[in-house]
Amino acid sequence: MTPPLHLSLAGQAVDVLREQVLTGVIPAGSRVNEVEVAHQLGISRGPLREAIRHLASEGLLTLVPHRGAFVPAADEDEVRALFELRTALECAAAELAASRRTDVDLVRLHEVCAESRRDYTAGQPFPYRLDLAFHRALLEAARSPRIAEQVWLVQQRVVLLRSALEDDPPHQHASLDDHDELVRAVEEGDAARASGVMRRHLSRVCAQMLTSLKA
Amino acid sequence: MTPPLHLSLAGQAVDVLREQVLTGVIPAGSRVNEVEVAHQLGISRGPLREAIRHLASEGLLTLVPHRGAFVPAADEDEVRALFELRTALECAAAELAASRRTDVDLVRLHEVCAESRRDYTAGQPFPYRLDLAFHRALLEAARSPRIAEQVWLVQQRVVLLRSALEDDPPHQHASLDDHDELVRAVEEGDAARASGVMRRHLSRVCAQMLTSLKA
DNA sequence: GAACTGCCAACTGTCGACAGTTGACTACGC
DNA sequence: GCGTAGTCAACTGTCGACAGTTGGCAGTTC
Repeated sequence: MTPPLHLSLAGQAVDVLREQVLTGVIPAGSRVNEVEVAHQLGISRGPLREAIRHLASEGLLTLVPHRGAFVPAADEDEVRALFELRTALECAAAELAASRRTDVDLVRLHEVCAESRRDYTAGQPFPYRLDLAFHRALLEAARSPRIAEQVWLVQQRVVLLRSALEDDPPHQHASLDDHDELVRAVEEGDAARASGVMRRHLSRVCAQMLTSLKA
Repeated sequence: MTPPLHLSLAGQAVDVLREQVLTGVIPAGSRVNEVEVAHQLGISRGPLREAIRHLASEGLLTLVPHRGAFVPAADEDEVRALFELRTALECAAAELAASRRTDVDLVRLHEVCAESRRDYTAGQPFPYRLDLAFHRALLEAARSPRIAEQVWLVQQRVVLLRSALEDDPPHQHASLDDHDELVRAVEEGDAARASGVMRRHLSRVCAQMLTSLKA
């Protein structure tokens, strides 16, 4: 659609900054100095400002007038509010997926589940990458571009919050089971059950993040 | 919270441009010329560009590299996708409102419903303003800031699409009934019914917009 | 007459510099 | 010693100008 969006300096700056924010290179709570970062990226303040505003609109930065852009710190209420939004979106996506999924979608979903379980039984730590891939595959099956867009933004914010946490993976087994059950519900076209499982799944993940947050 | 956000030229430009886009002063499909509009607002291109990018992030403008910003035209698929998102968000809000509403919220909801019905029975055309006020009051009762944020953005986009349509108000009676029933469900704390009524309500509004679109 | 090529004007993308504001540091008064 | 007013450096907000790209127009060729 818009293939060469990365040609503009602002677009490149968005990518670099997003990566730095999400991976914690720019730690939570710290400020983004325009002149410093601009010089560091070898660009002017103009494109950098655009990039900063763009990331702010995605919720990855918070703007304070005359003070600059900050990486939002993880906050208990924020986690709860964010997961309420995520639940609303992904439950709807699960319902839609149950009624719209094609055979290709099912193959993809089974693949991701199998790969996750393979890694898990092999003792590997069920990379977060595969969890994202699963939710992405489900979104694809839902075929609702606007919902997908928003889910992607919310997931990014969750990644940001998660980056501030030391990742403890005790709930991985339960998540794998949730994913499997979700795929079954979608396969059978049971929208209500798909939504219910998703809600339970996200509720568990949210609770786990909240306990991690307190530590 | 952030009272003097209107002091920055970019912030002012956002307000003015938003108004012009939503009211159709800048018609759908037309382009926004940076130098022209900047001169027209008496500001430089810098703040105006920020304003344009901001509105684009809200979905009120679409950016095309090296071509500029355009007011998105109403499209059938877009309406459907947007209402899928809106349904997901507002059904969740209705559920939350049913379990979190306070007496003050109920008073406010009843007020808005009464005012709407008063205007309607008086032969007045049930201003869109009151419809927005109702959905806003419901959102307030839901107490989920992130969901409220997104609903507000989606409603804005709906207003934009609606501005391109000649407003035919044949579904107003049904909408009033929907609102009343929604308030009853919220009052009784019946989350499932609140969600169901909201879904039916939005489905009807969406269908009405689609038929208006074809004309 | 149609298609192709080269040129041109208009506009967006980018840059460096100036002005206004913020928060902190210092010095003074009590 | 503590609170307060004044000062200052750093940073954001804003501006005008330059460079690169796009789409259209005129001229040319077949």
